[in-house]
Amino acid sequence: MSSDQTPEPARERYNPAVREAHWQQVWDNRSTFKAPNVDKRPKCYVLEMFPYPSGRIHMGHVRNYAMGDVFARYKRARGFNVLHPMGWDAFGMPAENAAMERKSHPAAWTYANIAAMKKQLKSMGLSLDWSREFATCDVAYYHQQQKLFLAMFAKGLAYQGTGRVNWDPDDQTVLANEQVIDGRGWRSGAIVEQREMPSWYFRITKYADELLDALSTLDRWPEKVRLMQANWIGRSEGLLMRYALAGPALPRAKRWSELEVFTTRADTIFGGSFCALSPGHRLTLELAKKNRELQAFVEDCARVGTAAEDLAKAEKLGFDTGLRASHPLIPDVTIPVYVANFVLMGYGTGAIFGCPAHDQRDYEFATKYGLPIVPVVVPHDADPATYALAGAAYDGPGRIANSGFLDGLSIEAAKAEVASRMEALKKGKRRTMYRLRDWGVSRQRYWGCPIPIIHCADCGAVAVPVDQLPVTLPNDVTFDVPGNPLVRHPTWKHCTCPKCGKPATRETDTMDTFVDSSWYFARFTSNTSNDPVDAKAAKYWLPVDQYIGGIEHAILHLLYSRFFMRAMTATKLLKLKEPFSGLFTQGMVTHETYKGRDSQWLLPAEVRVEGEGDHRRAFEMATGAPIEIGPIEKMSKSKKNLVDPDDIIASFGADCARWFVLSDSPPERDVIWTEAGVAGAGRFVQRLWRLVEDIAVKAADPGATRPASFGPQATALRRAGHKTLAKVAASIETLRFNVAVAHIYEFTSELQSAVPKSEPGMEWALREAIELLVHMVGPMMPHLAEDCWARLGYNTLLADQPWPAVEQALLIDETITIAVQVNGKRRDELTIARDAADAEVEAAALGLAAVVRAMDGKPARKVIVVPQRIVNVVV
RNA sequence: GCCUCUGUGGCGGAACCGGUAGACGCGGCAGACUCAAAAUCUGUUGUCCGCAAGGACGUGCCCGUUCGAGUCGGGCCAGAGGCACCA
Repeated sequence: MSSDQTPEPARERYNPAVREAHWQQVWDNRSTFKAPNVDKRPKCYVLEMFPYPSGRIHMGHVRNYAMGDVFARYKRARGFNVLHPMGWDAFGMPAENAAMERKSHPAAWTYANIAAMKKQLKSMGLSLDWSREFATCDVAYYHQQQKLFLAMFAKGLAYQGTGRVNWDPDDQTVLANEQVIDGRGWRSGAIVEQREMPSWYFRITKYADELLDALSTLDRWPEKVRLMQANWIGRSEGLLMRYALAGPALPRAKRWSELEVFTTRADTIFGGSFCALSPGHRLTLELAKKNRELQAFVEDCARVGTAAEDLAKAEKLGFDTGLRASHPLIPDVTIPVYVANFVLMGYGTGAIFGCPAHDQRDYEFATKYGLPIVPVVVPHDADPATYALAGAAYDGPGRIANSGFLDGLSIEAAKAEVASRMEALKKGKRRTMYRLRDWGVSRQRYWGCPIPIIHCADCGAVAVPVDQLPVTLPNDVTFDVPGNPLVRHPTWKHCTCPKCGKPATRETDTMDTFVDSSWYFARFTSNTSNDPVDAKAAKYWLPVDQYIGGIEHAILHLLYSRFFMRAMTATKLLKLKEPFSGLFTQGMVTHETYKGRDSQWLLPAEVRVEGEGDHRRAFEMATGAPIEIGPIEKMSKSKKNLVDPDDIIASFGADCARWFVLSDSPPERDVIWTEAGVAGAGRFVQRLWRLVEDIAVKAADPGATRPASFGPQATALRRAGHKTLAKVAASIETLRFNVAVAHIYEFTSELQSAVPKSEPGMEWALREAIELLVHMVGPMMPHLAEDCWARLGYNTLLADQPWPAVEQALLIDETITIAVQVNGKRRDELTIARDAADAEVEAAALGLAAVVRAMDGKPARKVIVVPQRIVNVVV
């Protein structure tokens, strides 16, 4: 600052509260972000996972939508026709819970929440095409979903089957797996039962191979998510084979004469010392009819909950059926047949052969019941004659031993040999098994999409004719008693069979809400179509180019959506395999926690923090009482470590909130919300605004003629500007927003220090620089950027301006500074012409005083010159 | 148990293909402005030795490859996440 400057008048601070509302109105009025379905520009579909309308947005939403918005605005500036829609994942249990607790109707509760959250989202200044908005509970949406269901039903992709479900006996309903916590219903706390009951399924297993194999084509997905999906699908190659059964207890019917088991370790059959049936196996149930003890054992097994930890710790228990099994390849040997609690009904055939030496579970079981443990795979470095197990099963590599004709073979060769022989004998066949199960979509709930099926005593499950769709939810329902209101509604379920006209009943199950979210992104392309999707619009917009959301959906939602696109392709509704060509999973927003008296959690807004570092102390504002500062955790209602986006937007502005959540951490990692960080972002808002005002006075007019030449400082500013522009663009393209922010900060400082400088071309360079800066900030702080744009003398919208072009020549410096090392240690640096010859660089490097000193009089043995990078002198 | 990821100043984090480690932000320290404060601006800030010039050390630990390693390879340690009686 020059000392002769007269004191500046107090400046007006930038007022986000007023300005942000203004620009939101302007964008709205001009339909700036409306995306046409027919357009010459290349398309870009940017989507964030749509929210559940809980009533209020949280900081996780702010972070998610801020990221998507930066990308969408940037792509728009880059000349793309950008589709950036928003909607509501609106069916689900919370609305019914609210109905039970406060006697409101789920629809009223949901739509009120949507209105409130929409207002909040609007205050964020997102570049959304609101004309495409819908909620999945809109009749118009679930009408189309019912058509989809029927198309899948007709193709055999939706079917009714029986299967085990999680049944909450208090709430009288099925729960999703994720709603069962430690074996108890998350709401009622009742111990969840496993029940066999009719349920609707989607045949996702039909696509198991395809869903697995296509993962390799998703090169813009995080590796982590692809791995999780691959594990979930869980393909394993093995052998189905049949043991002959014998024994006095064996039922007479021919179907019980053989036991089919599945194994991935056919090489170890000679080590098999028992067979085991699942408690749910049909043979077990058949045997239990005549065996009370077995009956009791089966019941005991069923009582052990589904909680994963319980299972892992549970003791291996078995019940000897008295039957004997013999393997067709092993003459004269029979092994006992047990029912064992660790054999799953849902995988393979529900029966196994146990090889204790090479499977830890079997090892524990055999130890408990005194069964033989014979090693048949010997590690390569061990002697087969003396090899013994070290107190646990061995599942590593080795050679086959103690196995007759398999001895000496490798594991792989032995597997192949056994498979071939079993196939030749017609006693076995190679088979690929999957962990993936068909998707059970029935929910005994009111607030969901009704399954459009009519049950007729004569005709069975009959599709509701398309002209009778939609099957709408009745409004006059009660929630005063547990259970499904659709079942007890006096009239709703009663109807006539569309086939025979006799009295029939409607299906009262509704669909899992994950069905709703499996195709909503396709509906956004044509949200008023009379078909689920308009084929042309879907073809133009899909797949989603960039999808952004939380890692918690890595499997369920993302796998279901991949299945749905294949199902919709099979039913000729569209033609697409993969819904999301680019996926990004962002981290959570965290905050430290505060615990007051009586271990009550306190909101950050109720707490005052003093001091720094280790001396930080927190006090409850209302009482002044000291409070314990707890660990940093994901913002959650239970820990009350929540910061309300409304409060932040009201006091700092949406731009500040967006800037902060983008700036502090890499987007895939968790970001810690700190008051200091937000204040820092707020300072930058004001600083940028002051800078624009300063430069607006001093810089050249908009559109001024470019000077013929620039002084060195003006050139340096121009170089910095264009380099930053290139780096910011590259960072946004790769969603590295924190890096983009850092480059912008750095350039802002350079620009700020250039303002007082006076030089040929500086006024023009200043205008160019500030405009570049405003463009770069635009996607992140769109309101402030519009104001800056206007302040710089434009009456257009920045949102309509193209992204500035990088002047390539400015990215290349004439002189560069490179490091000079002696024996790999940096000793000095060298500033030299960019195109200097290696010999010239070497000579200059060897002449540096620090280099001479470090060489200590010794001759250079070797000098490595990496052009424009580094010089390393080896002595 | 299996699979995956992550480890860099006081803190969040940068670092293209192996080439000046610590950009940028937060915090700290010093200064300017002010009667004072706020706001703002400037400088400084990895550790150790040194008045300084300068030097030594430094990206979880150990080993290796290389003229050169935060980056590549091998072996550990720690933390986070996913799956979990899946035969």
